[in-house]
Amino acid sequence: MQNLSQTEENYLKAIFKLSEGVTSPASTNAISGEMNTSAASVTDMVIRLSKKELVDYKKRKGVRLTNQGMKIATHLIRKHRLWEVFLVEKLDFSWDEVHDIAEQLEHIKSLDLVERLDNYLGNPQFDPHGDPIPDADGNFAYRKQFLLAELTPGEKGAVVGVQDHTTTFLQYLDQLHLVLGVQIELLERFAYDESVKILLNGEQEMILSKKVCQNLFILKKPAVANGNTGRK
Amino acid sequence: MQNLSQTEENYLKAIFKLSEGVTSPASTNAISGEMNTSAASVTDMVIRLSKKELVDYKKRKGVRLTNQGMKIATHLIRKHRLWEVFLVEKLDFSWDEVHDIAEQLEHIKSLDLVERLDNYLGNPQFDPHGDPIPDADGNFAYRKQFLLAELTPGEKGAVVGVQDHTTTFLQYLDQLHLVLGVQIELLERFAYDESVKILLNGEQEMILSKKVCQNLFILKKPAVANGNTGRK
DNA sequence: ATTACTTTTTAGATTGGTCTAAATTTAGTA
DNA sequence: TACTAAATTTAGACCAATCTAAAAAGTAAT
Repeated sequence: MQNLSQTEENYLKAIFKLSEGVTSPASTNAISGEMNTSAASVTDMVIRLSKKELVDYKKRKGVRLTNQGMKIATHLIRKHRLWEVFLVEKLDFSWDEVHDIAEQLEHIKSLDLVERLDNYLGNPQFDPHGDPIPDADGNFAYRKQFLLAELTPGEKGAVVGVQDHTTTFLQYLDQLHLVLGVQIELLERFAYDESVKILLNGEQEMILSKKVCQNLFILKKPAVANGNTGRK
Repeated sequence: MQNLSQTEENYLKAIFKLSEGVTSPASTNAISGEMNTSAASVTDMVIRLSKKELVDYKKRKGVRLTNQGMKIATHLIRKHRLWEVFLVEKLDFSWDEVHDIAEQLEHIKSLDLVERLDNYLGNPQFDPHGDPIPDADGNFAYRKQFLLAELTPGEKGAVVGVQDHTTTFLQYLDQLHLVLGVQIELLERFAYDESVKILLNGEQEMILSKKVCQNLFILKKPAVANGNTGRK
């Protein structure tokens, strides 16, 4: 791994983010949006990164991370998410406060530090927002999760993550006691505004807006057939 | 506190270090030595810092930190030493490995983080090398400590710090099992080369060179008079 | 296929942090 | 005191990262 500036690292992260799930290369404009810089600055930087063989770039054709660039971006995400776990688990920050600090901590350079931190935290697979933490080889844990908006009435599951990471959303969830791990049963969906009624932890009924449903990840609990409780 | 670059912060730290214990201002040359930069760069930077009112500077008269500059430098040292405690106590780094990582961590900007970290670590007063950690108001704990070279035969005490922070010295001390906290009694000083014979933890005799004696800090245990063990 | 709009790149400038080489000031000593 | 050596500052240049404004290329639609 080369010695990159924080700026270079941030560009790699931005390109990674823009490439997630899509097959097309990241456009100059998209990157400039992600980085809050001008398109001209992006062109400059992208040329520099391609000289270092961290991205593939052809004029006016957009950018793709090379394997090496991918590796660095993934490692940054690993560090970011591990530090977030540290901040929440050990220093009692709430999940809406940790992003900016982790954004700084992810640039600390020491492989040894990352591995020790990982170990100290018990090798967590997911961060405080439910995002997967890549392991030292860059592999992300996978689980089949659904948006609450995708569940049908009667289905149950646990809140395991959020799509929207904004402070306002996270603080709102806190107020509703919708934290990671709570059990949810979808009771009813109202056609009028696509809001839902849910049962929280088997106790409390609650109405949630369409918008909330589109930003909450649920891990489904399989429906229990003929009285089988799942115990041996 | 203004938003300073890491470089600016490092200059403030260097000036602080050069000002410790002396009343004269820090010279351009001394700073360039401390920072591994040219004297010309120092002149540049010092002018910039004085525009920000972090140092007092008059051409060719050297530099002094202002109160504000002092406050920032002290806070950096607080962060550096707290992170060192974290690395040693929580992540099991050894005392010779933590300096470079703490050098990076000290630039993380979040007052909240520092106070939470301090708390999490149990508000330590000294770092893994025995250096005092300033509190949130910038006050350093003080203790009357002596170099092993200053003790006279018969005196006892505990190893509480080092003067020399180099990796080689710290690793050498580890090999000798001379870690912080061990009890030492000075048995004899040899005039020939100013080496000494000590008793380590009341068990093991050992010869230490003059150089080691000049770099080990000891907190004296008061001589016990007429059988008083110090218990109530 | 020509026009109009959007995206991207180029050109040229700026700021922070650095350098070397030359000029200047201060300090020490014959 | 005047000369020499050391310390410091100035001048001029460079690189990384950024900007704005203008030019060029690509895309869409009539």
